[in-house]
Amino acid sequence: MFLKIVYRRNYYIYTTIITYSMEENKYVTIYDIAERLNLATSTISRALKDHHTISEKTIKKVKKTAEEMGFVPNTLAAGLRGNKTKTIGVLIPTVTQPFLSSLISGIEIAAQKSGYTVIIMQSHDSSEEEVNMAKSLYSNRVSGVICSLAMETRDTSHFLQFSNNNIPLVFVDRVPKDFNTFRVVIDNYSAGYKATKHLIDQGCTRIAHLTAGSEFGNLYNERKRGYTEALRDHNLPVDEELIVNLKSVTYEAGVKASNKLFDLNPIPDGIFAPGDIIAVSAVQTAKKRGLKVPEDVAVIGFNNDPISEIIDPNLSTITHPAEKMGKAAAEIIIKNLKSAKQDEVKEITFLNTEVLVRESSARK
Amino acid sequence: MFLKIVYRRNYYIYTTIITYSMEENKYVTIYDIAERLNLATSTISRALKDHHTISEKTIKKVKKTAEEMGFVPNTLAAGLRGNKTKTIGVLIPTVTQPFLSSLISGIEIAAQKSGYTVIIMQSHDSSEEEVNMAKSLYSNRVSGVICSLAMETRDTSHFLQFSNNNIPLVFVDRVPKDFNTFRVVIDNYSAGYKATKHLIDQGCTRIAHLTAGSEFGNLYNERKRGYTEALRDHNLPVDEELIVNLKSVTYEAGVKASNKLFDLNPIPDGIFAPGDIIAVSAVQTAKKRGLKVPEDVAVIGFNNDPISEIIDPNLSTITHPAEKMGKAAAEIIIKNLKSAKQDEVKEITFLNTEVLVRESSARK
DNA sequence: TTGTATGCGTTATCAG
DNA sequence: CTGATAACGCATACAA
Repeated sequence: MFLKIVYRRNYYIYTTIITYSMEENKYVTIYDIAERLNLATSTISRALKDHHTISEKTIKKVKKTAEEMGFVPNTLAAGLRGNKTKTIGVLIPTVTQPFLSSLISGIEIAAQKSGYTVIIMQSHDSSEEEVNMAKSLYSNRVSGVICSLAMETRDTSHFLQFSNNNIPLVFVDRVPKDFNTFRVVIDNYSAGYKATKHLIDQGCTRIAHLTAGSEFGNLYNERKRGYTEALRDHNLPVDEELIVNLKSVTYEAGVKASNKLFDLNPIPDGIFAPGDIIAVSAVQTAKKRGLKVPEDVAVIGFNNDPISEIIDPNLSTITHPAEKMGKAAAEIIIKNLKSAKQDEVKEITFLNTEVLVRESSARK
Repeated sequence: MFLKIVYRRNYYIYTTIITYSMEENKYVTIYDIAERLNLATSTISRALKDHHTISEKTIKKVKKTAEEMGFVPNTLAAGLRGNKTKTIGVLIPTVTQPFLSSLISGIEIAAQKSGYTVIIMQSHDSSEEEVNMAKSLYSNRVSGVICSLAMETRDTSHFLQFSNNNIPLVFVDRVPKDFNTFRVVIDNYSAGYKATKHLIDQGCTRIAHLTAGSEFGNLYNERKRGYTEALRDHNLPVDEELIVNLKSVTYEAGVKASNKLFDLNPIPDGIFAPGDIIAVSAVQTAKKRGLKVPEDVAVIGFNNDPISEIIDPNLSTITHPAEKMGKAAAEIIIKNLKSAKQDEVKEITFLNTEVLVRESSARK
């Protein structure tokens, strides 16, 4: 047993060397390693990061000891000190929607590759919660934020705290109308156009459209615009009674709207739904009423959710590159974190969609 | 313009009062508030927390100014200082599985009620990732951890860092065999028994069982044990050729296993699948082979996933109180964080399951 | 009721 | 190549 001197903060303590014990109910710090190796904390810190000014030998020794002692860096301290956390905050309506879980998956893949941690928060489509979680992300000093807006959100001023502080902010899919920041979206207009055109190509002439959302979110409006343009381009009338607005994007709302359509005379011979759950509700309502899909009514959905392959008949749909969008969003953040100043012109990334033809719309 | 003295750390700075500007590209701290109000930082800190030693008037003034200046507490600093972060780490295989997204939902509800933040990490059923993310959670100094093990995980020593440091750890659903900590589970044995008995009650006498998982995870084994016990109790033989082991819980694996069963002569007249995706694959495989469900073969799944209501015929299943389990898990953590020392006897919380009879098994 | 001083664990800067 | 020291923002023991 011998004595050694350990420097810690601005005073010295004399202490005896003890064997490190696994029982120790305490976090191991770089002080502990420094003490053990008779080195300065700064040396430890640098060695652990493979700093070039530290000798190979020391690096090896420090790493070995750190491992032995069960050292795990305190990201709070590092974050506080360096004012950066290598954390990406993700603020989305819910994780239960297949599109959004795929989005997360993509974000995580890109984040992990660059050593970033992802923290996910759900707004449950409530503006109030969204405001709180945005504050919480800010409070946690995330390096960047990826967000898909809550359905009810109109005022987006709670995102100013990020842009005002140079924290990269990327909106995905449900993006605000007028916020000068990055956005990753699909071309909803052309997707709506493609879906409608596909039904027209199948011989449908009386095509209904279920739509949703407030005037604020332009996502559904864009799909609707694609729908009406496609009709016009093919000399089909735009019949207001064939356009039904849903209050929410749920199965129940879809059933209600479908019944409304099937009560018409004549019924529509094609339905373009802006989501697979809605499309599924339309298919099942049709079947329940003795209508044949696609013979009596062809149906196409949106998103390519897992259920689209389960339902009988299999659902035609529009593929949405969710995972790619997630990757793209994360990469924008990481890239902009590296370059000191952010791009003045905020880029908009458009990703491709495709018509995926399955049984529910294959009439020929 | 007049001068004031601001105390900061152990030196004093003379500064002029300037109007707070929204353009300021900087985080607002309690120092800034202190400076503005000519108060000590400690007073600000306490006022923001409604400390009883601070006067009503000061509290009001401080809060108002904080609001005006756009102050958001730095959780990193608070966490570092207080050695607690009010954060619950959730480590699960994936967020895309309906059971797990419901679990998250429950965790979030309970966490939010007590002012906790939830951080979610996905192991993607890989042990290696699980080890890394566990370290990352530890590194982030989470207050507690909720985990559902990756399918491949056998060695659970990476969770010792939590239990050794008095960080409450709750395993949910996929729990390890021999780790002395909290666990929230359903009674898989009795659920398996109930499911099998239900098929027997429908008149099935040749009941097959699809099972999965390694010997390590006892979840599927327990369901299987319930299955065999139910058969025995009703004087039905346990036929090894009717028990098929899946490599993974995927649709494809389910199709393969189902085909194996339908190649038998005679085919089974009932199938108990340990998950709805597997059950769906069995139903669809049966239909594809011209078999009628439930007349030729009755099927019951597990979990009550959304697809169980989409497929035709609707799937009978076992309800799994996922959200409740999440809430329970989060509450255990919060409770144990409050009481200084953790319960010596780690509690096991069992939650109820029920047979949900739908078309796929209703023969009478 | 408010103020002073210091540490939490890390890293960057400067000095050997 | 290594060491000493300050600072990040907050909370708390102690002082007044």
